Amino acid sequence: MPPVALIDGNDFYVSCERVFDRRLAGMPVLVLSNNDGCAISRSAEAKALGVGMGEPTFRLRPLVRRHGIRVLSSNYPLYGDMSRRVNEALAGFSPAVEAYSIDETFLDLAGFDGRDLWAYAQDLRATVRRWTGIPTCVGLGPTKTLAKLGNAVAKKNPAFGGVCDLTDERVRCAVLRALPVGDVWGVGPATRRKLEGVGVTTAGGLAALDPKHARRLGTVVLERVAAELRGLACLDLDLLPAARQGVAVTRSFGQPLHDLAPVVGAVAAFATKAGEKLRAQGLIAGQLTAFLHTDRHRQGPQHHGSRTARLVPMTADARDLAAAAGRCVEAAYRQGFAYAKAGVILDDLRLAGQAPLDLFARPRSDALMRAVDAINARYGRGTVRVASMGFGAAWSPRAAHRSPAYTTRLKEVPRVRA
DNA sequence: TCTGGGGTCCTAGGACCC
DNA sequence: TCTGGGGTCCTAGGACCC
Repeated sequence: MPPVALIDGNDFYVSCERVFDRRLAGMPVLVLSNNDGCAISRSAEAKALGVGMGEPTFRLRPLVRRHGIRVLSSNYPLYGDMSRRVNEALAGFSPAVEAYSIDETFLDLAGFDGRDLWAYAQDLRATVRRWTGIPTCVGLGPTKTLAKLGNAVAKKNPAFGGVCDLTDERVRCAVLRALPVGDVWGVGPATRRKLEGVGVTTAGGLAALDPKHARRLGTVVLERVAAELRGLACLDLDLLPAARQGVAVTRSFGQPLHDLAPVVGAVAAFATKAGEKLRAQGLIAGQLTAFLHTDRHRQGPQHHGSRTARLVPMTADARDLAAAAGRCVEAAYRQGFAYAKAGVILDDLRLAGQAPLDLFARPRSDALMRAVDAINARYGRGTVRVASMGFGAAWSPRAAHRSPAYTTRLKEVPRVRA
């Protein structure tokens, strides 16, 4: 099997922030989720203080105060742009690259078998660090699952020096024996419980499991995971990003909403945003789902409502999407609940030129939306908007600690004094 | 007495991922 | 006061067809 590498940015969001704010170096730092709800990226110093992944912000408050932890709202334009730069640096190391997530990239190292993989991986880490300022770890293995696992080991255990090579079978066996089965890529809490129920508690145990047994316990997915752990590649590198299947815009509200009107305003805004994503990729949608629900963490009556509508003809027009989302959410809404979150999901996507023809419906001209997108790109999102969005923002999320758009907005580019 | 069987398509829901 | 958001894949089961 030709080796595969997985490169992963350490504490990626925190590292992005540190590149542009030197005061964060060596400090405990947290990046919060949307709505400042919980911790989603933690520096090593913050982890050492006991900050858990996904821990709610309100519970962290005493710890933050006691230790002077720096807290930041998430800044996705910055992280997306840094991710692009990391992948630019990696492109020089292999012609076959899969950008798997915002902070992880797989590299195909076919034809590199004779080389010193460890030295190559260290060179790669140094280059990414020099070009972007982002620290990384590298996992190497004969399959994606093993590369992923090597990466996790390298990250958890500093003795590896940032690179863990599982192409060697003896090293692999030792590592798998020591690793809890729940740490394997593709084994979530539900599958972990099932595996533990039949006495499989380590990655090595899963690798040794009979394929039929694995399939019965999980699905074909678990069977593949077990095969990959044995070094048998079942997952190819996806060199071209797959066509998108759906677009979703969902948000928790900054405060609970009881009345219908602000909820309609919120989903109109979400539908508008979803339409922008669609148009940016030249797509149209054939189906829209809008949902709303109460806060499951709180006492009191709970309600989860959702409606789906066909979009005929298929569309990416903000007016059509906002109208359909409004109708769906009006039908799903019930009086007397404190709604905490809503969302709009678009499915059945096609390229705009490939819509099925409809004998009776005349598709909208897209000139208006092009003009709206151009105005909003120049003067800011929401300069031109669908009226049902309104101008209040009872639902707008919290983001109290947002850093500047250092790399994507001219006004916010950092200044360097000579 | 006995009441087919195989195939496709669609959807909802579960599980997992970052 | 206060617990994210955006995806993918798989399966079961129903509807429908001949």
